[in-house]
Amino acid sequence: MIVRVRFAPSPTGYLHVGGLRTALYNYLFARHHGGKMILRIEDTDRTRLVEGAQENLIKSLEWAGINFDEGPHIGGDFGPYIQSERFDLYKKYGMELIESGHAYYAFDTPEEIDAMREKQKSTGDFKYQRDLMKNSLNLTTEETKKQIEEGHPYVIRMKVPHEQEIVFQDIIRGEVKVIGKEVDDQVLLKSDGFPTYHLANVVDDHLMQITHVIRGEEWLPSTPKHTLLYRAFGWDVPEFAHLPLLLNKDKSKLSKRQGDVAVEDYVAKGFFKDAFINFIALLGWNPTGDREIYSFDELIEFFNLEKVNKAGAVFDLEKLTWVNAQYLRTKSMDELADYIIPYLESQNQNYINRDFLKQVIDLFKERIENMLDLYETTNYMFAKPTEFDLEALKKNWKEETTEIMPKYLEFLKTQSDWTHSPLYEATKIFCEEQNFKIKFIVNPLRIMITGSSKGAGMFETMELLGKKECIDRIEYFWANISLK
RNA sequence: GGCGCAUUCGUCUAGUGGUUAGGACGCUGGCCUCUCACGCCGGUAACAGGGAUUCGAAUUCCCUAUGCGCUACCA
Repeated sequence: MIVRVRFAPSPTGYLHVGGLRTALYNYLFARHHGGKMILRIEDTDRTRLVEGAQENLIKSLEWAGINFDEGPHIGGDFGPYIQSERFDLYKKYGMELIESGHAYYAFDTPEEIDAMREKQKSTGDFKYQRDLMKNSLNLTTEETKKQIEEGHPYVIRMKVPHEQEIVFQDIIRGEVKVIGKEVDDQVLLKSDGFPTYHLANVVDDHLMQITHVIRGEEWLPSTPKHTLLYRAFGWDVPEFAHLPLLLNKDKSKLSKRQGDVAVEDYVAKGFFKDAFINFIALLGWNPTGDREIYSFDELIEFFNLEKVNKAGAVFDLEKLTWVNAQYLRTKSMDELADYIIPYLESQNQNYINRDFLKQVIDLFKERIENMLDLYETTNYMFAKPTEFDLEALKKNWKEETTEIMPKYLEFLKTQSDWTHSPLYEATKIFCEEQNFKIKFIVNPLRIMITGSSKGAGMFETMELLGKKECIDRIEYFWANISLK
């Protein structure tokens, strides 16, 4: 049997980080087993449609490298893959359930439902009271027929067997049991003719021959309903795997209030997709516990649902940042330049030219965690510094420095080889001759040239900047900046 | 309120009856060193609580607590 899994978002906006992980686990599972990955759009709630949401979703998924074998954007043998385009199907299956006695018509108005709930409040039981309401269970066949013919709005509800214990297996959680009377008579078909999630996902998962339903933990409580539905239709029940939730710092469900939740936000923040995927994959699952960095292929190779954790995982931005830094260090200068140049251009920032930028990146890739930080920490490579860290400078300013520094400047002017290694050697010799520690030359020099007390190797920096630029900067500093 | 699921360092996790409870992020001490980083070496810190089973429980069972989820003609 070929494994077929699906990612089934509703098009209400952007791709949520939690949604990405669900899609990822589905994808890893499918690829691991050589199965198929299907995208299905669940747009049965006509009141919550957002323009462009579907395109946005697909864009984010593609960015992440999650490719589909079937879906609305590429077709397939089990389409259509958008539920609103399968409209007629659901009604047919709803009717089938009525005929087999597993569902019934209900004619209650929203007000009547509210009133019923209000009355039930004291008992703590908010479920639909099938015996007290206006539905085809209580009405005669003629009355029911009349209601429909007269055009009264109605829904189709599932008739949950109260006495039955409903048991299903979850790959991650094991056996889950619920007693029938705890399960509500869920609406299956709404009065606008659209199905609810419960009917639609069961019908579609069956028709699309989905073998494993891998979805968020929030679906665990409604899985008994789905199990019942499969049985009512006489269909095989797929395997279930309910994934733990992604959490905020305070352990509540990951939400907008406490940070970014849209995948596109993290793209905009400069996180690499491979780093992001690596990080997300390890939130709730880990093949061994002694490694943090896995390539996409390795994730596929090692993935298994049995090792997925049961408890929710806090989304830790600091660790993501660290993972990103790990990836940054392994990427080539060309990759990094390709990544950052469009950004710099969009910001109208002068990076001199690609070659120069690449050399700057080479100098700084060990010093930054996110490429978007590059320009800020290296701006003195592209323009003369305007501010100087005088506090740091004073710390390394000896009495003799005032005398030695001009000598060193003259010495530098005589240097013909401006590559870093000879420059360094020459400086060492100069310092020996002056009987002066090299750090007391290099540190002040750094601040004069870059303005900052931090940075890459001084001589590498000088080489890149060029002799004239360095001399100019030192002279400018000497002439204009007062040490007090 | 009801039902369900969960609970190992602050965080991500390894662990499936016998371990000095391991790794990683963070924090931190040191080394390296022209600064800052990187890297390397070290430190910090956890089995929610209580019973039961067992010669022996982080690992099995029960209870409690806590957290989370669901409880819509949303998904």
